[in-house]
Amino acid sequence: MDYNFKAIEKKWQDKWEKEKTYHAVTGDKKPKYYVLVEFPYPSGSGLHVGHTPSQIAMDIVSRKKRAQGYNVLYPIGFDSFGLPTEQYAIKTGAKPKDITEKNEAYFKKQIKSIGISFDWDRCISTTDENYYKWTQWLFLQFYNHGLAYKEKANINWCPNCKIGLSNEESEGGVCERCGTPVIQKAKEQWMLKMSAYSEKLLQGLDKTNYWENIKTSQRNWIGKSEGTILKCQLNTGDTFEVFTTCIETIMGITYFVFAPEHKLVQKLKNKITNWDDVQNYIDNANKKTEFERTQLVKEKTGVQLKGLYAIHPITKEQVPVFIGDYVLANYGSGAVMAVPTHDARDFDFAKKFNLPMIEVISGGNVKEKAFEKADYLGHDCKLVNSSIFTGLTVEQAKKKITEYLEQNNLGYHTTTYKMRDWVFSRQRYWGEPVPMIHCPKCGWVTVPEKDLPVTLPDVDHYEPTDDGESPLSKIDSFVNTTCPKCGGHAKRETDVMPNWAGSSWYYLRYMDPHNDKEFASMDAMKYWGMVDLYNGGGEHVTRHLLYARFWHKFFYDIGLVPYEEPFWSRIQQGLILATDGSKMSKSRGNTVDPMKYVDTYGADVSRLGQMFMGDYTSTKPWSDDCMKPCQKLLQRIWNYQDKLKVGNIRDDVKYNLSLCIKNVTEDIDTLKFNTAISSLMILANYFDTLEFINTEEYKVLLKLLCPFAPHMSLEIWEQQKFNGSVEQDWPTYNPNDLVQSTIELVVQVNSKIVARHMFSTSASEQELIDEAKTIANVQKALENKTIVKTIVVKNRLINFIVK
RNA sequence: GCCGAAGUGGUGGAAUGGCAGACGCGAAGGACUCAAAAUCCUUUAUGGGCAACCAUGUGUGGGUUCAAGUCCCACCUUCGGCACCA
Repeated sequence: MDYNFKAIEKKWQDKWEKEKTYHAVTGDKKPKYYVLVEFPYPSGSGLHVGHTPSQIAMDIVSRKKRAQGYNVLYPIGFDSFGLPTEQYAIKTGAKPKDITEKNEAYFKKQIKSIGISFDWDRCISTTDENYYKWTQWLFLQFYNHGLAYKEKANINWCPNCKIGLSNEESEGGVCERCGTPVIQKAKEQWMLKMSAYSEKLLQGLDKTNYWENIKTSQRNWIGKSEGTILKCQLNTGDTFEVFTTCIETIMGITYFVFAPEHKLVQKLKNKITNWDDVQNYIDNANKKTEFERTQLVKEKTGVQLKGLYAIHPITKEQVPVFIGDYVLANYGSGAVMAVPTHDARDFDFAKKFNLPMIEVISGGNVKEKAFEKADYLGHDCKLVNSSIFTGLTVEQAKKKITEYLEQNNLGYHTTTYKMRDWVFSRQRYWGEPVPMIHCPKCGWVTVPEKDLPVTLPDVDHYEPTDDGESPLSKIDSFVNTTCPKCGGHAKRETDVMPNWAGSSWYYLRYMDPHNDKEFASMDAMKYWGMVDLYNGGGEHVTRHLLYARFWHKFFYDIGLVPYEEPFWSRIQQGLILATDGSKMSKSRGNTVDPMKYVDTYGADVSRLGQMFMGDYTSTKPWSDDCMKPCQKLLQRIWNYQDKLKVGNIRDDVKYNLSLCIKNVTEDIDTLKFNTAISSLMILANYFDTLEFINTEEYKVLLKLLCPFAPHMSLEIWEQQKFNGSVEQDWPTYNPNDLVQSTIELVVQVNSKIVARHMFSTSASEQELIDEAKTIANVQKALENKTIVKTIVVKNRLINFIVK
């Protein structure tokens, strides 16, 4: 009888929905396990290959953990605010809210048709007023603790989307969403003071179990560096600071370079004799994006600030000062000391402007190229031409010079971080309104808690305005309000929050999704604790992960959450490529719709097929060829019903069965779903050789199969009227059953295989050696030779080294 | 340029330093069939040989080791990430 997946899968899915089979009860006595998969953005085109493999993989983990007796929380929701919906709304005239509802319903239907065991009772949506009420409330906590502030900043501006972008969103100098080159624009923005958490975000990584490469990417983004602040003076008496990680090169300074935006440049306008040239250079630099300034322009540019010179802090000599756009205003102090002999960028600049060079660290050929810290650190290089510091090693000099500077109040040791504050404003419609009111008398006032949420007004037009203000700014009924403090006339903030806001705390809401008093109760958070397993895409490894950790750490500091880090482990699914191995994209027309396979083969086959394509965590091409063999496997397992006999596990079946239990259990734990399926195939191949299968043997196979193909496993279990549940009591094995009495070992002479032979597994090393020497081929190879060494590797080989 | 990951048959991919290619796909041959599909059986890394067998083989070149796909060094290629970070 063929397996009718259409009817059977529907039957079980309906049952799960009606009975809330996979609802996780908070407070249950069983040990908890929290599996989190990144919630999708509900686009109009439905689930894609970026969603389904991870949901299936984590479903397998969840189902297995439940069978092992855990109280598993495996929730899903929707990260629904976002530009595509808004743009679709503008194009079609439909309301973003309606579009979102429709898309979410479509996603839910698709996810349910794959048989993912989500707890649908906990389904959330970031656009739900009951959700973003708390997103807004959490923002107010940042504000109340001085971590949200408004500042006029040169922000990345997309002239097409008419939206400010965070540094992270304008990767490569183009708008992440539309690809338009990003320009600079000054704008008042809400900022979150993420830089205040640099060190905590760095330290906290030690309290997690993330993959090491994920930790590395977090560390790189935070970008801690130890160095020295050097206090310097200009001939005008003005002081400035520079940051350096190479204070040992201080005696090699031949000029200083300021960022074009450096405050002193404007302040000393009147003292600069070539101001026209300088102004011209600044204007050009402002036109360039950070991208162009820092990468496209390989050749160094700059202008000397004539009329100004700096005084070397130690030698007190006069040193020229430049502005150059290779110096960034927002890193370090916006000015650098230039040592052309020991920094490649300074070297290029000095060559171009014909500036002097002083070698201060020996060992390189500084006439040809800069001898940089990567070249000299750790090589015991000594200082030269460095006055009282000459002769010290670099390591000694770092210490001595810093001490000297500190004693003479010329500088101090410090730590800087690359990570900047987070631009938290967007001038759009489809986002959480920032819950702030500006009163002419009281200044910025928070919206009182009782008035939350500040809801988005129901309007007909969402177009961004040409002046860069939010669309909300044109809606008078939204803007005009009264000041909560003085009752006078006031105006609402019209910026909305970035897409990242809702996703920065959603894992907390899952723990207590219907709470209307708090964002989540302390009891629920204490019960569920850290997310045990967090699966997501590689593209979110730095940004989203840092944002969520930042929020969480702040919440911990103000006593809102009971533990320091949100996620215990973070794993990453491999990128799915098109069938030809190229990148999948709509523009190339090579996308694959995973739902097509659910229709053709059913959920169970499609689940197996997607997991069988290759290593879960590696990048790999989509392969249609994986569906057929998985369909075959299920059909075979289904057909075993025709050769069942009531009976226990036979002794001679135990080995193969135990091996499969071991492999499948371990492979699910280590995310090796492809080899877990191989193991099931191997067991099926073995079952094919048996004349009949005992019911207890079959039940083990069904239990192992169940996380991968739940519908069919449940159906067979029910049809056969087996006792208990296929979803409980995960099979275990006795390690003794994996020990065989004999095993084939390889016998080598000088590491070349000369024989394969069955040996007793209980034999001692000497017995193995003695027996090996009796084998004809071995004797032949040993003839007239002297054995100098014998290597025995348990259960593997015997190797005779001869002369 | 820097950082990270990877490179294995015709193909997707397996291999705690210990028999390279598990499990599949594809292909070839066979069984069943009037025929086909489905299913089942056999073969399938490459070169040589009728064969037993021999030689070669995990991107390239070195090295460590009794033994290297795996460890070390250098390089090449591909894919990700970062962007003059002082």
